[in-house]
Amino acid sequence: MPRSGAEARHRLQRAALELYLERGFDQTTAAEIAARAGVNERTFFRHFPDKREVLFDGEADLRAALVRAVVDAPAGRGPFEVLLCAFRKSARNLEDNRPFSEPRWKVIAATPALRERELAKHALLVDAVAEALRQRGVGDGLADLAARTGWAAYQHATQAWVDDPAQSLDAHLLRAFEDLRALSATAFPERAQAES
Amino acid sequence: MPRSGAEARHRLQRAALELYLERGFDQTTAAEIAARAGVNERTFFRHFPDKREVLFDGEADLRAALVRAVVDAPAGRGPFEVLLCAFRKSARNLEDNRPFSEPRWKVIAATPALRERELAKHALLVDAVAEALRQRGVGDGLADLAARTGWAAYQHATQAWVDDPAQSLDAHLLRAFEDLRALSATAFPERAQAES
DNA sequence: CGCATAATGTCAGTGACTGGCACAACGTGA
DNA sequence: TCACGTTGTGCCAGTCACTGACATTATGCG
Repeated sequence: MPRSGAEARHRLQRAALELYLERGFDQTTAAEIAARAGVNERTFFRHFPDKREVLFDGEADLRAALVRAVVDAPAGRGPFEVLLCAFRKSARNLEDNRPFSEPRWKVIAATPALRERELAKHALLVDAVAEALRQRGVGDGLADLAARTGWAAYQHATQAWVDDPAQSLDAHLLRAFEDLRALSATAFPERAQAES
Repeated sequence: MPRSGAEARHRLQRAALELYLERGFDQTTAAEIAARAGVNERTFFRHFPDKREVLFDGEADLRAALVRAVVDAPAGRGPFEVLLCAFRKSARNLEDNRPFSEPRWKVIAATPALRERELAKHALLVDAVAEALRQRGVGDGLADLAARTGWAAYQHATQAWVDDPAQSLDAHLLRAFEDLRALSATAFPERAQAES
């Protein structure tokens, strides 16, 4: 019954997350996921290229949203201001959907193979953000540098938030960019010519 | 002939790199690698946990070297100055060993699965660098932030170097940290409170 | 030379993933 | 209403990464 296609896909995602939580990623077979979703194992691999990808379906949307946030950010601001703007917007969605996406984080954090895949997705994200910055007129080299370092600060903030949920993610984010500015203020590459 | 163990290991690494270059990573089976190395397929998986890991054997040494460079950096300098110092030292080794490690880069760049693994190794590296900074007395939060963003700048520099080998990696590195400082100088989180 | 030990060979098995082919459930137009 | 192309699916065989268990061989040592 090829009713909708999207239905089976969604059932597979739910089933996979459930099983990854119950038995762990490595102890879950694709056949088990398919069985719980009520479809054939082959159907699973028709919807997702592999066992990991089933947890990263929303990644493209997140990337698109972030790119849009960067492009739509108010004009006349520096790259970091633009990124902070976009990240804060993204962080708001993150905080709102926390109860929904927290089990997903748990599974990913507990599974090396899934963390690898997550890092790969983040690399795509950084590239997309850099491209968005270029679209705003930021120079080639600066766009890449800003995207990479800005994302690093964002990742630091989210990690700090997980470790200390007492403060809001937004607060952690602001502090991260403040701290980054303070750190950079003390770096003088010229003087470092006389290295150790 | 279990002669040395390390010999077979080295032959496996050479054979793997050769085959990955000739046929591509996905078109190379573990059995083929083992055959070219003159050992059994099972022996391959005794030396390396999987097909990807065979290319990342030196990663632990690189990490150790970087940590040592951070710990041994001259006292009385800010985190970014320390990192720049350590990265420049690491970059020198990178430039010297370029002809040897370039084929490895080619294979990794051409294979998504290998890039994923590389990103995972980099994450370990960042954690180790952050720990080294903490050992120098840098505060918990700042150490992580500095390690992440500093590494991001380093990665940007290496990429810029690959795209433009006319300038030295060292020059790219210095420019990256200069640019990062300039970028940060224009970021004022307080004003960003009034977001888009 | 006998013996413990470490490295390897051999074999069977699980599970991720793929290609090919047949079949069923739609939508569409005649 | 019926042929028909499209799409999603089931089924099957096959490759290959990786693993556990056990037998075998080389190596160093007394």
